[in-house]
Amino acid sequence: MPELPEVEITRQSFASRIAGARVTGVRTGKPLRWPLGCEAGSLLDQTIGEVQRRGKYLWLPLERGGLLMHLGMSGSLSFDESAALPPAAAHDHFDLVTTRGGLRLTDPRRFGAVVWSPGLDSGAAAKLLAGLGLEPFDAAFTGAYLHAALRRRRVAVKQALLAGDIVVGAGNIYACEALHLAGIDPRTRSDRLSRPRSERLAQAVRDTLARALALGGSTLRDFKDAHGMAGRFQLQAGVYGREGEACARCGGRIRRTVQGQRSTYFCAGCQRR
DNA sequence: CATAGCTCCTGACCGC
DNA sequence: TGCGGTCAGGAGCTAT
Repeated sequence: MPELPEVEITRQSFASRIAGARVTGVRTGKPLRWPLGCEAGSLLDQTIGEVQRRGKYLWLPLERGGLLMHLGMSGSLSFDESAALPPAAAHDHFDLVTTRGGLRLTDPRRFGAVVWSPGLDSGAAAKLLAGLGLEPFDAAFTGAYLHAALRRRRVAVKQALLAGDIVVGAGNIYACEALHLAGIDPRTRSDRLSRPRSERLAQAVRDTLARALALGGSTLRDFKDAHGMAGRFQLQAGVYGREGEACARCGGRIRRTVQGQRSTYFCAGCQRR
């Protein structure tokens, strides 16, 4: 599932290659989560700027506005520098053909999106990005900040991480992994987390995401970057997908529970309330 | 306001 | 081999 590391790796894999290219063609497939929000033809002849990331969104600037893209749960972007993209397959739902190659969104489950917006800070993009929490690598994302934010809620700490309005980027896999790294039971009420444990959690979120980035992300079913490379993080996951196994750190039993209709994996031995 | 639940979609997997 | 049921989950939306 594309979380921050996968989205960032995707960005890095094509941003510099597409920058400066001019749009020469657009093809849309089946509907994605939201309509494109403009006539596809209006994108033609515009030059692409530097692709940016905010949370799990990518922003592809054009001369007039830009495209806000999200990979949903099963989406991936590929960038093909050859003259033409291969024929679109069943799950290829958006192509941007440019003078430097073709960018293609493939998304079997179609929870992803490509939305035109007049700017990153206006229109559709502003609306979608409003309420996003801090970037995990922002200097402002400190233990003190996290502690203060968690104190305002009573949900389980894992739910608070997943909500994305305190800190962005950690989805189900990395939220589980960060809590394991920090030694915190995911069911702990967020307003009961002490300041020192909040410090540890903030650090664990950063470390987990940084490590995943270094390992090329996680490839559970089908994530690949725009070069078609698979990630390796999942091979080193401490708890995710390891129900019944022994914890590599303490030897305790890894358990699975459900929070907010999602699987939570945690070690019953070294993750404390 | 905070929180819980619903919803979109389809491939993978499981038991029979 | 086929088939129905279940699960996976990002995150906006709605209801409470």
